Amino acid sequence: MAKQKIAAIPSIRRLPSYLHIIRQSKDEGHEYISGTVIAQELHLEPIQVRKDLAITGIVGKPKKGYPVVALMAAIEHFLGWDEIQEAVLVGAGNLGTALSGYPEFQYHGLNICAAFDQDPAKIGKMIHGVPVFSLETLPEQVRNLHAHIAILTVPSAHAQAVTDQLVAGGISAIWNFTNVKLKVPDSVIVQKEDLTSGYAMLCVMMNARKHDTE
Amino acid sequence: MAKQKIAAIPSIRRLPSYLHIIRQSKDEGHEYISGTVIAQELHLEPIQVRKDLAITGIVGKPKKGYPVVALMAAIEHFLGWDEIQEAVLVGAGNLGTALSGYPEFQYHGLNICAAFDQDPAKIGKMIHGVPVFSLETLPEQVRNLHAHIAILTVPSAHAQAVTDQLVAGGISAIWNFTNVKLKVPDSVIVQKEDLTSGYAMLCVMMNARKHDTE
DNA sequence: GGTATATCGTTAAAAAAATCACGATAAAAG
DNA sequence: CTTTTATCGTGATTTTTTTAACGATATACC
Repeated sequence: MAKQKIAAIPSIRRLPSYLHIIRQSKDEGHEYISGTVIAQELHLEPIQVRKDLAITGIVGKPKKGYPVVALMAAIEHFLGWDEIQEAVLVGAGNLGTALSGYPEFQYHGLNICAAFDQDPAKIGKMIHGVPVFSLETLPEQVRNLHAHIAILTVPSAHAQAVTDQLVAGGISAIWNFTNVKLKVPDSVIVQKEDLTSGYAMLCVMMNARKHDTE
Repeated sequence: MAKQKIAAIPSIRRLPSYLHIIRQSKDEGHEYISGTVIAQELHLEPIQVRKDLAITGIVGKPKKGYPVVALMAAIEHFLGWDEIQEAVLVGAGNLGTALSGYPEFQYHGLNICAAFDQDPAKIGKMIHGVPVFSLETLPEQVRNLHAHIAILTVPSAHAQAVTDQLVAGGISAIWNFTNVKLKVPDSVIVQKEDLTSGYAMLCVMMNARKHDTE
């Protein structure tokens, strides 16, 4: 592999969208894909795509582009998506159910092996093939299942309490879909997903457009 | 209002999280909140918070901070969240249902006035108080309801077809939760929400941590 | 009333990210 | 075989974003 560059955060965030395009290209039978084509597809600059892909260590060929199979492997390896990660879903509401059934996760090495909920009506059932357990068993199950990732989709009011249980169970990382800033030890990684920030962008763009045309 | 600065994209994306903290502070009975306090709460730098808030035109007081009521109003006005926006939800699956029941949207001026789905079992029912209609009526209903925003949560395979219907109905903006890059006229704004990019960040952070401790 | 202090807000500097310029190169075309 | 061409990849440049430095000021305390 070529030398590993230090990775810029915005670059990392773009890699999954590249991967998606590249997979499509492969499925269409292409053997190579150029940065130019990826850029056109996503309305980005070719140079940005090339720079971003460089962090994975991939090397392209002049005039042809990148070999799709190797490129996919390079991105997946860089992201750690070439190894299975066991995850638990905490909160089997609508959002949790949606995530558990999200088909693309299988390409990302994410295996949701158990779900947890407060609702007795859900406990013992399956959602998208994932068994739902009582929240009371959370810490011991996290330990037994060797789950390193927790996907947190409980109501905000319970977020911190559930987090404490996850930490007690030895979780490594929490993908946080609540709007609560979780308090965790330094050893635990938290990635907060904030849908309202995207909505804010949408609103500002709409306002800008409105003022332009006025 | 003080002079409006040009807004940096990352700043806009942080505003909703500030708003959340500020609302909490108000509910606790505080009259003022300082940039320092907001920064501590979110693990940011105070100077960054002050710079971000400046784009809304708010002016703070030395030693006290910003008046919470005025600050909330300034952020909400900057984002256009002080006016009701009618929106339609297209795709009443688990994700769509989760979004339609998201309580925070009411603070953001977002009113989901109708949902659309293919499934005859859902049509005619209500989800979180929102009536579900057949997709066939989409363009005319968008027009009749004066909905400017569409929240797109259909399966990827149908995303472009549905988008064409929305455009035919005269939609202004699409909040796109599918992983499809939509083709729309220049006049239509698209905000793409990509959950996998946050997951990519989580994975890279986990890998970095692993290599550090090895 | 005078002094100490926390915070703001501006201007400047630094860091990060995006973009440009361009030489190198392998494939395709003539 | 030679020329043309599309693309890569590096180093330089520009733009954007973050952070620092610091004077100004209203409040709180003595």
